[in-house]
Amino acid sequence: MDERKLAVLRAIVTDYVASHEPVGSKTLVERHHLDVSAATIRNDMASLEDEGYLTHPHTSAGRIPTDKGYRLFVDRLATVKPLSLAERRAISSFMEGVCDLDDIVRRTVRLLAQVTRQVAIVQYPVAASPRVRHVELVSLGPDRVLTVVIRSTGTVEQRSFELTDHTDTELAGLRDWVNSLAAGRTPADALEAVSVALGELHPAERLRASRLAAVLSDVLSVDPGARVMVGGVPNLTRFGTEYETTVKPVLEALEEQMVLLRLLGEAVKPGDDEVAVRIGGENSYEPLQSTSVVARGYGSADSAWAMLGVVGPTRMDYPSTIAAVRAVANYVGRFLQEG
Amino acid sequence: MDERKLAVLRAIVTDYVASHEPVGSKTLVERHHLDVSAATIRNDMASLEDEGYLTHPHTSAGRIPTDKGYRLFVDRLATVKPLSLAERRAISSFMEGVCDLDDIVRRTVRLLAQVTRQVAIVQYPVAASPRVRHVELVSLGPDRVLTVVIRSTGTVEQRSFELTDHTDTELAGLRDWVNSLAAGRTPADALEAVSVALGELHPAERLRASRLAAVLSDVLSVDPGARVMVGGVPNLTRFGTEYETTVKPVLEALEEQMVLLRLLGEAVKPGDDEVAVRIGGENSYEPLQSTSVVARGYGSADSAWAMLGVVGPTRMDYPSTIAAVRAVANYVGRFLQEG
DNA sequence: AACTGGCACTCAATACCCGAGAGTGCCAGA
DNA sequence: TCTGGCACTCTCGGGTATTGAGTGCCAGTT
Repeated sequence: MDERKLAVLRAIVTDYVASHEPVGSKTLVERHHLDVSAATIRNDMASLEDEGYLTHPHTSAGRIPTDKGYRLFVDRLATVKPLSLAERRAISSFMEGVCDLDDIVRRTVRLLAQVTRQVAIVQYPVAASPRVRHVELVSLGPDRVLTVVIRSTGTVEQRSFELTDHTDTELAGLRDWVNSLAAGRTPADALEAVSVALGELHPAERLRASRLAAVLSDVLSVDPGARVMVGGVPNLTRFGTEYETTVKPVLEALEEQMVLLRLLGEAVKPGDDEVAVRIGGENSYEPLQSTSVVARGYGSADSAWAMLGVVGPTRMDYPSTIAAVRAVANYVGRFLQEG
Repeated sequence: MDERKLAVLRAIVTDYVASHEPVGSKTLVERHHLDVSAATIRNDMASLEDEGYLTHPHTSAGRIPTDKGYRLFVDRLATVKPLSLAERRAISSFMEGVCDLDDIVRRTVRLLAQVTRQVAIVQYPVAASPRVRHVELVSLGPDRVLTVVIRSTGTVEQRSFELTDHTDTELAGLRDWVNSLAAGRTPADALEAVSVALGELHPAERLRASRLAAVLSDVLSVDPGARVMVGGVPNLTRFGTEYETTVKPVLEALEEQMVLLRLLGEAVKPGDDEVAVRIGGENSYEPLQSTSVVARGYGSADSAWAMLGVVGPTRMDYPSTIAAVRAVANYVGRFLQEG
């Protein structure tokens, strides 16, 4: 591909992203000091359009990039835009005084939304090989017991169940029994061990213990990473002019955790440390055909790993967004590893 | 106040809510079978406008209700609109297979958003007199300890802190020590007891125990009820025409938990079992001057109590919304009490 | 005193036209 | 291969006319 044609494409993308208006040959030669005439640029534009990188909304309007054009831009033309000092400072001071996991995710999503000025999505970190650390049983009344399961990753899950007329000593016995079986094991192993041990119990005890086993299997089968937090929704108001194509579909997608997880998941591959970009129609989720997703994994393979990213109109500032997503993912990842 | 004038106001409110267009005298007499002429209605309208219940956007446009008009409508004119069978069914089957508190709140917010077709807000239930039930300490590594605080209400809070070179026996000792002081007490009492006991400890132990005490005070000072869940945001897309006055401010408010809590809190008084309605300017939060909040408390004074509600444009269907909020609050309240 | 029909008036919304301007495609010539 | 020139297209903005829903007021009727 011609060197100058690439330069033209780059110029069109940057101009269009900045102005939201179709860009014509004349203004292009003026703004960027391309040392050729407008007519030459017109030829290049026509050729770029033939190849599918550009369109124009109507005859005698400037050109706008297609999804394919953005793709080429992102893959080969985008130069890294370093973050501003203020942004770097915001990122590195964002975790001061953080307390629990919820708080970490909340701050991350806020930070990401702030520096990208887009809608941010952060998946809760999920352990690479989560293990059961401890199971605690607490009496909530004469007939009700609260089960608290603590994972090696620090995530805590709770559920209550009925256990008529239990005593404190029975509860303590149950707790020791279940911990000796489950603690230190992976969820699958723990459930296996419990179900085996259940068979060896005295029938009188078995019935009551099986209640606990059922709850445990219930709790451990939900994937704690299958949750996301969303932030920066008000940033959508910047795109009021693209109500139907951007604001509405994004709001709808945000309501469905599953959609978001799939959206991130099909963009970023586990273990890959690069920022993934999905442009317009590359997203499988129908309503988001005119929005882009910029996402990355964060954390490390050995402790906890998850995804984060932003979603916005295809016409977004990819270099800045990519830089911001990378920086935030890096920072949070490092923060998680240090504890 | 004249009987007919009230009827006119009622007719205008219902028509305007349905059509979103200023309603004129002629169409009004046609649609509602008021047995007087349009001129008479015009007189009534002019008088209602003098008294501040109506405005018109410009001369020679129909009338629209003012905040004061809506207020009168809600207080004296609205007839209860019974829920449809489908709605009743949706409400009573919504909790099937529910597991934990998070799930209850999530389902409630979803349900509320669905039946009102507005943005729904549900506060996490908070105990009337919460007590500390149990404190659990779990080693996360040689230098790190996870504190899990379980409240009598079943809410669980976690936080980790550093405790260099601890042993399992030390942890067990600390756990017994803190539980003997805190368990069964209110947060304030528990913290008081711990700080007193701290002074009586051997100086060598005191330093390490004080780390735990600090974490405990940190955890217990956050109010677990100070959290809300939001849903039905896509319903905002119905109000695309009121972008600046409705969509944008609501999106911004939703981002701030504190704003939402204050919004609900100043509408509904604890213990009151009626649906509270805040119309337009009655809300203290500036940007929401042209939206209304319909809220109610749910739960019971003796177990757990919190607020839920919806926010939408002042031009909303108050009778339906009020009925829906009441029904959902009733149902969830009953559900919580039964366990 | 309350209601009605009639009439003049207002004003947003719609449609329409026209000119300006930005942009294109193409072609002949450097 | 690039350039200048030229005819053509189409949007956008402004101005004007028209429409029509709706009001306010008044004189007349019940």
